[in-house]
Amino acid sequence: MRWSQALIPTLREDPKDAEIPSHRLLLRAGLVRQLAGGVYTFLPLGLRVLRKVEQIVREEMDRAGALEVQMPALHPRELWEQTGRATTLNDILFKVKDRTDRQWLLGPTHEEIVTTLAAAEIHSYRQLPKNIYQIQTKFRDEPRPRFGLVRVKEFLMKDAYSFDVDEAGLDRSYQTMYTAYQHIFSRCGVKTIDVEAHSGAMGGSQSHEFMVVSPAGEDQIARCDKCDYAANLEKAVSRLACAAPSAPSAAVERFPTPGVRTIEDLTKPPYNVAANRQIKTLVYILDDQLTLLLMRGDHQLNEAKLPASAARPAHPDEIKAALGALPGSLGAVGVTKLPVIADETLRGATGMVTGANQDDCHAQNVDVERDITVGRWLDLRTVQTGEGCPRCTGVLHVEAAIEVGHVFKLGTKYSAALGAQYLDESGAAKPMIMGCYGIGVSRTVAAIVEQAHDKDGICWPVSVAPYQVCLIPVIPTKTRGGAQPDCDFLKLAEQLYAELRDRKIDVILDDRDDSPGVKFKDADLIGFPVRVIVSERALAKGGFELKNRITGRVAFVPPPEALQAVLDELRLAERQLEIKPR
RNA sequence: CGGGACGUAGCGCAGUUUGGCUAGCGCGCUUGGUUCGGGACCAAGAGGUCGCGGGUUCAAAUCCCGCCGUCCCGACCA
Repeated sequence: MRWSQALIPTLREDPKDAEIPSHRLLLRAGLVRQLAGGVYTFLPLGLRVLRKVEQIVREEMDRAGALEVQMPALHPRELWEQTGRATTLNDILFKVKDRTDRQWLLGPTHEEIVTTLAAAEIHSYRQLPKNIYQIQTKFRDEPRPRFGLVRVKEFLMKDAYSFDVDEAGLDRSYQTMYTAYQHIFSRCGVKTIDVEAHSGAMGGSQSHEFMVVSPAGEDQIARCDKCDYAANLEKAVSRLACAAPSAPSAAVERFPTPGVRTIEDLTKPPYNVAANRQIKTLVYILDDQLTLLLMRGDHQLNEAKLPASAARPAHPDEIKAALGALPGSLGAVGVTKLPVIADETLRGATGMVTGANQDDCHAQNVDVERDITVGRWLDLRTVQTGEGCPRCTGVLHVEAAIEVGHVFKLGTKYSAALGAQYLDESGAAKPMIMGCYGIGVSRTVAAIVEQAHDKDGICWPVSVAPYQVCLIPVIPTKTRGGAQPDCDFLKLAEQLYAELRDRKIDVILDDRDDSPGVKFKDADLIGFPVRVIVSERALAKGGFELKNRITGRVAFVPPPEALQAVLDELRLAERQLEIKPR
């Protein structure tokens, strides 16, 4: 490509509305433009990156034996009613009507469609297993699109669905996808962490997410600094010592605490009760049942761990009616009519302080097992940085991350609802066992930039760079203004350009009539992995100037060796970013 | 959906508090000339329903009311 013929609208200044690096740089480097909140155009450069990621995904899916199809983006609403998701996903569904007022949806995901396909086309165990995938635009009416390409209303996604005869088959399909995902992200030059993920309200059996650590992430993950334990914070558990056994306290005793409403208040004089000596009493409605939840004062509840399909905090009036006090003075001592669930770390705790169910009053000398009727002991905590790894002696760290991939064991939820059955060897009809596997292709592009940039711009991995090589001739005065470039080194630049193209290297020749500074800045901003400067000055120093965008390494090579040197540099750049799958 | 900020030329901004504007500045763009290794310089020029609608006023970018859009925090996130 000749730059003068391209459409690469780089911006000199940071766009006002872009805060995170990927958003800012994708706009500035001229890869994308925003049309509306959460809706973007991919310009030629951005589309090249998107297509490269897409192609890597396609190759690895094909290699894993998955079969590519293209399903419609327009879905009949009735299909979604059959699985109940027209209601449960109502808020994110884009609804459209045709001329006869028939209702359609723009697909946010394709379980309903692919299962309908399987139900119609797969009838025998002999046809299984099958894995069907597509790379397609998804539509979700996100309540709050944000962070550039990270959370949008319309995005490119690879979604695959496996169909197996039994759980063992599902395990194999799941593992195959897991491995394929590691290859995909490795080839994209992006470092991902695979974490255990929350299975969700539908109770799927197993789920992993592929995460890119980034401050711009919307998820939080906990990671061990010693072993490979890593989990989404929704799912993460930690090893925390329970209270050391100690002698029983004296009898429970009330004491006045006027104005005290928080754990923090009680830690201050005159009370001086450390947060980990306090019991935090939360009141939740779990599946319509008012329930007390007990946590240590220095711990946070993780709602995803609650043993209920529907959970919400109780309203103050509900609490007052049940316990006779308002939040700030609640406790479970003597409560027997309501279910009490306590976090594991409270087991055996003695000499604790908690609310007395009387405003402005607390109770001390509370021995949890002696004084509180605990119905269930569960892990309810949100893991915090510094807590122990559940698997080894390491320490957990909590970090923000972007979810770029998700593998999920579905089971028979959709196959049962939509009649996707097969006949087994004995002629019995059974629902197919399904798994689903998603990769946010456009989100991956953003995640790569989040991970690969510096103060000057993007540092694309070779495998997904819009162009791998940027060739910059520094044009001497006498040839500017339309005159034919006829000096020797410009012919050499043209020759290298042709040779690289012959080798199928993606190369862009910056033939713009601009000053060198402009070209250098743009090349750094866009982040081509290898830059080659052809100029009189470089030739005087020994040849063409090769510069590696990531390492900054510069070399001067004689023109006859330039082609090989560029190829070597690319290979080197590729190896630097290579991430070996575990 | 709650809270906050913003909306003025293609981009980034000033002007709004205290109404007087025939709306400025930088970058970019056009033309001519000079320049050429890290976003050059000089000169001339084009480009704006001041987000939209209504109101107050002799007079509104500026004050008032309503709406829309965008971003940030939160809620939400198969």
